[in-house]
Amino acid sequence: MAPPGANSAAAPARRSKTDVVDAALGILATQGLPDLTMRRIADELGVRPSALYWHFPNKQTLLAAVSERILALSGSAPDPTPPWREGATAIATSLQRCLLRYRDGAELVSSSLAMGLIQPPAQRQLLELALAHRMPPALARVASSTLVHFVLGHTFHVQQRLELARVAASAVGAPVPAATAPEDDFEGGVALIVHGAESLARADPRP
Amino acid sequence: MAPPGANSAAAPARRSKTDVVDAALGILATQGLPDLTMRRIADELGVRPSALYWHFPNKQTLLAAVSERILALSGSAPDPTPPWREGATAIATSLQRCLLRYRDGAELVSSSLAMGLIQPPAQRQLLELALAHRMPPALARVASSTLVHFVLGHTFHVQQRLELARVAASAVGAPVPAATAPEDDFEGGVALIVHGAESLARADPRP
DNA sequence: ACCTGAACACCGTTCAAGT
DNA sequence: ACCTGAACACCGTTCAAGT
Repeated sequence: MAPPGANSAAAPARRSKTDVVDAALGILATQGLPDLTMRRIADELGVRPSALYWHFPNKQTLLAAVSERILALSGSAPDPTPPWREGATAIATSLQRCLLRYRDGAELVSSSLAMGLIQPPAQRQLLELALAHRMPPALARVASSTLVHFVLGHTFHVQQRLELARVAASAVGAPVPAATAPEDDFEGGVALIVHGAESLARADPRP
Repeated sequence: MAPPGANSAAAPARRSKTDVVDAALGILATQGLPDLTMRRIADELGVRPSALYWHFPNKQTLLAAVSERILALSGSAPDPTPPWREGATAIATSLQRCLLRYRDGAELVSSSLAMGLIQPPAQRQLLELALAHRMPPALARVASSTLVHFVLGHTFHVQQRLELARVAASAVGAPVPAATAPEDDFEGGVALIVHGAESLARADPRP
């Protein structure tokens, strides 16, 4: 009766990798990274923890899949090629927005990246942009990776303060600060790195 | 008979906070951060895990004490005030050397820092150096924190690759790569940030 | 193909009680 | 002041077995 892919009432529901990642993202958004355990993901899916190991070999690769979904909306460089300064800033900002969309997003992505389970986000776009502006390749590489690490590190820091504020607020019974204030030195740090690369490139132009 | 502070043969040995941190550093150096558990530290000291909670309220503060010891040798700015470029580079390099002295040093320090349990290392020295060179305060702040985060992030990355190489090597039975190669873009990244700050300061000099 | 059931080998932490 | 003993409430992971 039921067409393939639809669940009849009799057959038990079956989960796909996508469903598992969805459940994990839901827990991440509402509970945060410390509560993102295999057992809670299983609960959310109405399944036993061991079932998850049919979909993923271990927790690390599951979290890497979650990281990739968080980064999926990271904007690519627009066409036609924008100026270095504007383009690099836009890429950095877009990356930060992705990370801020989920609680502890930067920490999660950083650790997946550190374990070599995902590619450095936005780095390819930055590299291409830099090379399009005839930046020396070695400098382009350094500038891209420095910028990406700055965004990750800074956003991690911002989100960690947000978590601390959260526990402090909940201890007093106060409402949690919902939105992330633009805060502070994000723009300054990005500008520093972008400008530094530009200036060094001028001092040592490509033949 | 025994003078105060010495252990007679009859009285059981007693541990100080310092002893606990020493034991933790030993485990960190030989086993790495994932094996730095309360139970293993207790074993190392010949004590039950619960005993550690007399010295420290929880694991996080114990690890923060370990972080502070790792950073204790971080060099301060020499006298007389060196040029910005050389001074900032020296501070960054000295910080990196401290972090590299213990396995997973950068990760440990980063997480203590993220939880707000230690002060950002080397930041005060960098700030003072920048201000001594009449850099605008806002720029000096951004430059200092960007540089510190770069060193932490980069060293974290280097050490993580070292750990991955370690497991790969031990899986094959090969000897582990003992020393850390200077590797790669550390100098480049530091130069980029230091130069960027210098260049921006020239463009917007302090009155 | 997808999941259960049951177990294994761990964690951090608390707390009354000992000396 | 410093530590033991025993417990509590968790973890990630494995693996035979079910459907």
